[in-house]
Amino acid sequence: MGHSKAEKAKTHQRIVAKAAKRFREEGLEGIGIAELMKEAGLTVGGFYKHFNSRDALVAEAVSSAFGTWKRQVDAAESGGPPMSYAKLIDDYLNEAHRDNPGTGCAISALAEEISRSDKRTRALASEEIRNNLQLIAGLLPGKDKRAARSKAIMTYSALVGAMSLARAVSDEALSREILKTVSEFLKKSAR
Amino acid sequence: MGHSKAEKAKTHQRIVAKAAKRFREEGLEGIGIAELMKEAGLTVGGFYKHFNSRDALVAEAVSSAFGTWKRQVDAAESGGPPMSYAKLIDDYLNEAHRDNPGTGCAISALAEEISRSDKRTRALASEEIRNNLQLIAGLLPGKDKRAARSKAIMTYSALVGAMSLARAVSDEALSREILKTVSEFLKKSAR
DNA sequence: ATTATCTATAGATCTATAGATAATGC
DNA sequence: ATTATCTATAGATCTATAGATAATGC
Repeated sequence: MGHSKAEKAKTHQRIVAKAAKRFREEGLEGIGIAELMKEAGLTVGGFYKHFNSRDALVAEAVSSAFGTWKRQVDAAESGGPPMSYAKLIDDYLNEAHRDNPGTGCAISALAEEISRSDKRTRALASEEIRNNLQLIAGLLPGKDKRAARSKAIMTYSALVGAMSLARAVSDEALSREILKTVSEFLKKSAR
Repeated sequence: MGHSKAEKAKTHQRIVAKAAKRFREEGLEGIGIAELMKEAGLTVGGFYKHFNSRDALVAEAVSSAFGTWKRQVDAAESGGPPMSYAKLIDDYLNEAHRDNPGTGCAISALAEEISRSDKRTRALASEEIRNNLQLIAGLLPGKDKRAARSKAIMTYSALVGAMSLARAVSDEALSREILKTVSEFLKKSAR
């Protein structure tokens, strides 16, 4: 048993990180507290010393899953060339992302469940979507800010929708066709 | 108690129709058998004379929710002018559809849960998506079939993604901006 | 006689809490 | 003394089944 305050904070983050992954994989109600705690190397009884309720964990986990994109972009840029629109598209619309929702975009993994969540969680989603729209708009050339915002909204919608469709179908060829077509279409129309 | 075979068939359809609506509203696990049966004017005990399991109902209800679009298009065309690409976009990307998932597109309401469902349900989704892509492609002008298919995939992705984003955000202005921007963008680029 | 539906409930979860145990930290 | 975690369990679901009841249909 680890009991120090520092260890408790680490444990807390471990639970949140595991939940952020598993919720994206199984849905917000696809995994219970007992199993989550077990995966974090703990037992169910300790849960409520960390969170007031299951919903409190959901909110924290969703919040933690958000910002993934921005962090990835920042990390990539700090060690190399600046992010480009084409690279952003490629990083999103690929089979690895499709097959690993647990580490990917929380919006495409959870949008429908978020839309049924409480206002607090949806406010977090609004913030995330707003941030990502600005991130995309910043990668688009030209000085017309309104045009860039429109294109960013169109791009984000197409990315999220294409990923949803590609994950929903059981036909691998159709799934790949969706990813590839939308990817090429977006990159072509950005030129 | 109604007991005839004809009434049983009607009752069966009533349960499926109610489930198709409620699953789109609450998610595939958001409503239980007892409440569904109650809404259909029945009690929980009769359920298993209609379905082998809850999953069997889910598959039937999802299947029933599919094809909504095609039926609407057929109905609209039978009593008026042929459907146009612009009208299809308007019928999809509006606030009424956003606020009433229970009677709307089953893909945008359930894509994420479907992607976690069994192969049979995902095969149904593949068929639905394939059908809808053909429906959209058929509304696009020009003789280049490959270009029409690409544009149909892009359109369908943008529609589903825009609806997901518009439903996820709590900010009404942002939600409307997403619907309007994608709607205008698609219609403009189809000319 | 068969069967569509009903009431009642068994058995399996799942969230949340109670009380014990073993560390930290004053 | 405080508290982070543990084991155990209460209470609330939810799916599925058992057996009774009241219609249909031969």
